[in-house]
Formats: sequence, C-alpha cells, structure tokens
Amino acid sequence: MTQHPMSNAPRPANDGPKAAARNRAALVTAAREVYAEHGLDAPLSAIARRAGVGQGVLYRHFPDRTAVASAVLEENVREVEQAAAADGATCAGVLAVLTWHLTESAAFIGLLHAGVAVSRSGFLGYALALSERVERALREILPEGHRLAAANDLMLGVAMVSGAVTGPTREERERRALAAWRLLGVEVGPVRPFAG
Amino acid sequence: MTQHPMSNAPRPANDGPKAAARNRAALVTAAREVYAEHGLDAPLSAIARRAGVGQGVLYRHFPDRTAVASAVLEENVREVEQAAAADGATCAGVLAVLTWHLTESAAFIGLLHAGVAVSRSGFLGYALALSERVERALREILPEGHRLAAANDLMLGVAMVSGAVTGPTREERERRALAAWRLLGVEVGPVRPFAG
Amino acid sequence: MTQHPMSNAPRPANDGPKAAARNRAALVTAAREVYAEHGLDAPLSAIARRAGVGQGVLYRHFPDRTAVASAVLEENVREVEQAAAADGATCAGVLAVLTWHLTESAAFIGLLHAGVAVSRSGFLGYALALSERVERALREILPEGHRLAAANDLMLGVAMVSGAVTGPTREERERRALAAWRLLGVEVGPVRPFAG
Amino acid sequence: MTQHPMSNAPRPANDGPKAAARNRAALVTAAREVYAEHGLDAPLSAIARRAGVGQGVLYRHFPDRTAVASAVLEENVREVEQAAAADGATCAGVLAVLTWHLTESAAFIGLLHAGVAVSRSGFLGYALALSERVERALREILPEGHRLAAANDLMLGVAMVSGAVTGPTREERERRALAAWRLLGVEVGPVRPFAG
DNA sequence: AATGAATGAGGATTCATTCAT
DNA sequence: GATGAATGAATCCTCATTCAT
Repeated sequence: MTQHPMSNAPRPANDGPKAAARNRAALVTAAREVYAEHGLDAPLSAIARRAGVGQGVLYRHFPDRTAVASAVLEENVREVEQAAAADGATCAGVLAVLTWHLTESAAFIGLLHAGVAVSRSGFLGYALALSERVERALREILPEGHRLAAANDLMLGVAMVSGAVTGPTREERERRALAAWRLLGVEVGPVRPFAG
Repeated sequence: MTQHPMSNAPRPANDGPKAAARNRAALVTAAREVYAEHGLDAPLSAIARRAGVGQGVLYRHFPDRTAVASAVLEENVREVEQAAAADGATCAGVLAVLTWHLTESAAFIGLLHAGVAVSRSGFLGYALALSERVERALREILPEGHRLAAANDLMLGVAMVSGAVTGPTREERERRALAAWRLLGVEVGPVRPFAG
Repeated sequence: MTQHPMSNAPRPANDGPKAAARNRAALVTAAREVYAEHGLDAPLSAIARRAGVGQGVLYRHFPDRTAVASAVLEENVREVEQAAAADGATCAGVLAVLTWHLTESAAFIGLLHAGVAVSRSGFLGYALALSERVERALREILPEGHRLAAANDLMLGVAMVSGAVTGPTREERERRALAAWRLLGVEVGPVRPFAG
Repeated sequence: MTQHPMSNAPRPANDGPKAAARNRAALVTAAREVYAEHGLDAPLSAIARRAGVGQGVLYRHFPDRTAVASAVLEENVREVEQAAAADGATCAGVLAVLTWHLTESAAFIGLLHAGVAVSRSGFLGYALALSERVERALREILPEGHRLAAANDLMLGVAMVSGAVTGPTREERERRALAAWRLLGVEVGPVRPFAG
C-alpha cells in the first residue's frame, strides 16, 4: 500500500521555506473569514482552500482545530491589549476596540461564550487563557468606581454585551452592542479597530 | 452502544397510532437530554437511540434536524407562556421561569443567540418565531416603567443575560444569570421551572 | 455545514434488512481475498468495494479493522475445530486441515505470528483467544507420546510451520509446509480444507 | 515532537562531505530503533527525525523506503557473515549470532518471512539477496551430516525458528527461539551478538 | 549537501437520509 | 407505523515525495 503520486500533472510551484510565514498568515486570515461566514465548526479544508494552501500546511502550522481558532483569537486579543497599553488610552476607548472585535469576529464572540459554545472541543483551556488576557487589559484601565469595577462584574458585563451581539450585518451588531452597553450604564467610545 | 446487527430478536410489537404520540414525546425528551450532553450538533441517531426508536420514526415526526430542535424549544417557550398566563403571575416570576430554562437547556440559550449561533442551519425562521412568542409573553406582564420597558430593551436584556449564562453546572449558570439580572437592575424571583 | 446529498443520481437499490446477513458474509469473503492479495494492512475501503457494499456497511458490521480480521480468522479456526470434532478425526487429519488454512489464508498465518505481526493493532487479544481455540482443538486429538505432546511444544510447532509457509503460490506454500512438518518429525495427512 | 515551524534558529552548519557518512549511519541506526518500536511501516519522517536530519537527507541516501530497510538488514546480515568468517567459528556459534538478530530486530524476522510479509513492497528482490547471503554464510560452516544439511532444509529451518520468535520481550523471544531449535534437534550456542 | 516546507493523494470514520421489509 | 440496514458524501488526518533555499 505504497502511496501513489499517480498524476502526471506537474506539481505546483513550491515557493520554499520563505512561504512559511506568509502561509501561516494566510491561514489565519482565511480562518477568520471562514469562521465569520460559517462559524467555528467550518471544515478545516475550507480554511486551507481559502488560504490557497494544501491541507498539510494547515496541519504543519496548527496541530489541531483549536490551535487555528486560538491563532485567530490571539490577534483579536492582542489588539485589545495594545489599545489598553497605548498612550492616552481611555476605558471607553478600549471598550470601543473590544466592541469592534465583538461585532467583527464571530470567533471572538465565541471566545466570550467559551463555556457554552466550545467547551466540547477541549478548546476551553486556550479560551480561558485568552479571556483572562482581555480581563487583565481591561482591568488595568478601568477607573475606580466604574460601573463594572466590582470583582466579577467586568467580564460578566462583557459576556452580556457579547450575548447581545447578534444580527446579519456588522452595523446591526454594532447597534445592538451599543444598546447593550447603554443598558449597563457603561460609556463606550466610537467603535473601531485599534490603529496604533 | 452500537446496536448489534443481525439480532434475531423479534421485531417489537406495532402498538398502532397510540404509539405515535408516545414516540414523539420520547424523541423530544431524548433530544433535550442529548442536546444538554452533547450540544446542538449531536447526531440524530443518538437522539433516536436514546428515545428507543428507529431512525425512521424520527424522520416521520420531524422533517429535518431543525424541526427536532424547534420541538424542544417549543416546550421551553410554552412553559414561559404558561407562567405568564397563570393567575397571579408577576414579572419577576416569569423572568425566573425564563431564567430557569436558560440555565437548564443549552438549546434554549442558543435560541436567544439564534442570529449568531444557528443562522446557518436555516433554523433562523423558527427561532425568531419562538423568540417572538417569548417576547409577547414577557411584554404582557411587564409593568409600565420597568427597566426594560423601552421598545427594544426587553429582548436585548434577555439576550444579554443569556450571554452571561456559562459554566459547567446549573448552579454556576444560575449564579451568573442572577448576577447579570442584578447588573441590569432587574428583579427576578427564585429561579425554578413553571409548575402550573 | 449540513450534509449534502447533492447528486441527482438515483440512490442504488436498498435491498433492506434481508441483505444484512448476505452483506456480512460478502464482507468476510472479500476481506479474505483482499488480505490474501494485499496483506492485513489492506485498506478497508478495498474490502468494502470488493464486497460490493458501501463503507458504512463495513463499519456497521465491524467496529474496527481488528473485528474484520477476527471474523475472517474465526472461520478458519472453526473449520479446524470442526475437523477435530468430526467422527473419526485423526491427529494427522486435523493438522492437514490446519495446514490447508496456513497455505490458503495470509490472515491465518498472521494469527500464529500474532505477537510479531499485529501486536501493534490492539488485535492481540482477539488473536490469542483464537489461537487458544486452535490449541484446544489440537490438544484434544493429540495422541499421548506425540512428538509435540510436551507442554509448550504444540503451538510452538505450529508457529514454526507457519514461519515456513512462504511463497507465491499455494502449491509452493504447501510444499514448504509439508517439508517443515517433516523436519519436525510430525506426520500430516493430505492437505485439504475440512468438508464435514 | 513536531518541529516547530518558523523557528529562527540559525541553519545548522554544513559540515561538508564528512557529514554525509555520519548522516547515513545515523539514519540506519534510527531506522533500526524506529522499526523496533513501531514496526516496518513506521513513517519515514520518524526515522529522519530520530536521526536528527531533514527528510531530504534520507532521500539522498536511500531512494525509497525499501532501501532503508535493506540498509538495516544489511548490517544484521553482515554480522552473521562476520561470525561465520571469524577464526574458530562453529556452526552452533553462528546460529547463536543469527538467533540473536532474530530476537533483537523485528526487521530481521521480517526478512526471513519476506515472501509473506513484505512481498508487496517490491522489497522482495533485496530481501532474497540478503537471505541468500545468510544461507551462504551458514552453508559454509555447516558440518556434513548436520540435521539441516539437506538441500533446502537449512533456510527452511531458519524460517521455522523465525516463525517461533514472538513475544513482547527479547528474553521471551530468545526462550522461544531456543525451544524451536531444540525441537529441530539443532544445537545452538549462547545467544549473543557478534563481537569480532 | 542539508533543511524542512509544501503538496496532495489516500485512507479512516461519521452521519444524514432513504427505503425494503 | 416502525425498524434499522444501506448508502455515500464529507471531513479529518497522515505521510511519501519534491524542491526552493
């Protein structure tokens, strides 16, 4: 049962190791898009296809499906952290960046619902670590006496807003997110991605 | 676990039409349990097996997998409606029943996240109809001037609480749900199922 | 990610449950042939294809690849048992039937080499049980004072003969098997399958 | 276990031609170990990894998987040849060295079963050549009138013993090998590798 | 000469769905 | 009306092999 190459088609170009970083990035981007369209259960093959790479490349870079999701979330989380670390960062501003990601990235919403939505996948561990990074970033910038300053209220509030973020378009999701923050009595700046 | 093929066991008696209703109920109950354990993506065969019927029976009663989920949710919604219609119903009491179902039934949480979680399955239509029934039931009993009385705030608040309902045990989920209601400034009675 | 039937081709005839027994038998036969041609590592899909059934049928009847091999061996072992239990059975006759299976069935050779060849597959348990059945059958008919009568010599001798059974054709394998028995000083009847 | 992609580690120095021989030897050693642990079907990548070289190096030295196995066997065979050629070599001593390799090296057992176990891989040719070298070495030292002196009995006997060599530990395999030789009436010295 | 990334075919396994009985 | 077997498409994952660097 030796493996057959069994096709005379010339093997597509192999751009060599230089492609590695590019491929990894392409996979993360593709995953983000595929997740947005099809949810976290989308087939890995769809991600590889959209990234324009073979299935093997996906498995080389990510040992399992949770690693792919984590890589995507990692970027979201990092942006929130950067927003919190930036000069002149304000609580409302960081929450605005957080909210942007909530409205933009289905996977990021999932992250905050990790306990519900993805606990089955063994993904919980990763998700919790990322969730804690979000919490740390927010906690740093939260002014004393903030509406969500009490021990467990911060991430509870975030989870609640994420629960409200539904709707077919990003605009609709933003509208609902802002209404949710208002209902919580929390001020949020203009929703936008972080741009250093 | 797997049924053994080629068993010589005599084919179970055909109990006639009376069995039909019993089978349907068994399927819905089984589905609820399976959903709780394995999530909404559980194989239909697992539901049929747990209900103790063949796969064909499932298809006889439910044309597709969304119909099964809807039947499960239907019961949750009906209990909320009954709680709202009961003599001496109070807003806090109905919300308590609603909250019970949120903490109890993974599928019911999904319902309130329908736009996010299940839009791909073509299930959205059903879910919205059910969601509207929940809204109508709550709206009826909501006192004027309630915290969530404004046009879109009612179901927004419910979605927010559902976003907070995560955790491995029902007790943990209840704790989080109550914390969420508190953060919204909404009073809720003791969480419990509706019992006529 | 609902499953697509996505082909308008009419589904092939489904012969219904009556086909179950027939299919199982076809699978075992196909497996025997495929094993003979390609060894115990042959793809399961090849077995299903040769049996003329879908892959699912194979998995319905056999939970894993070891179950398939066991079913094949089971038949070989049973024939040896039957030969031993038959009226007028002689030691040389039973060994002849055993030898027939050694020359005929690659899988059966593997059985006697279980410890070497297939221990990796978790198949060892099954194989040992089958091996013991062979031993019991032989032991029953072995005359006192036989060349292999000592405690561990019986199956050791069988294993040794099976080690000698190589060669491209059944005839060549038979020649070698007989030479091996001769070298052990054990008398064997005319090699042939058991025919009740 | 898996190498991490995108490591920034500097490319290992290219040690020039001297490295080539060292790499080849490392590959053969690695292959022997991997075969012992995972059998002859182990992935080539595992061998390269254990040898601490890239996949390409493996292919530079060995055109295909059979060449790797052959190189491993080559060493076994050579030791037998050396044992036979050594001053004061005895038949029992050479058989003892042969037996050592049988109990030590899964691949070597396979060699003697080549016709059965590996005929599919196109490996048969190599294996036969190696088998003949073993035969020549033994034949040279076999005293006239030896139990296995007759034309085809020599390698038949070896194959029979190899058929008996099963068991989880080397000690167990040795015990069985010795019992097999005894059953053949062939004297064997203390089992040990050849040490010039 | 070595590295190790990329390709992509192949094989395992799971389920939704149909249908003979 | 019920049963549960059969189908086969889809997905997961693993490697043999090639090749840019």
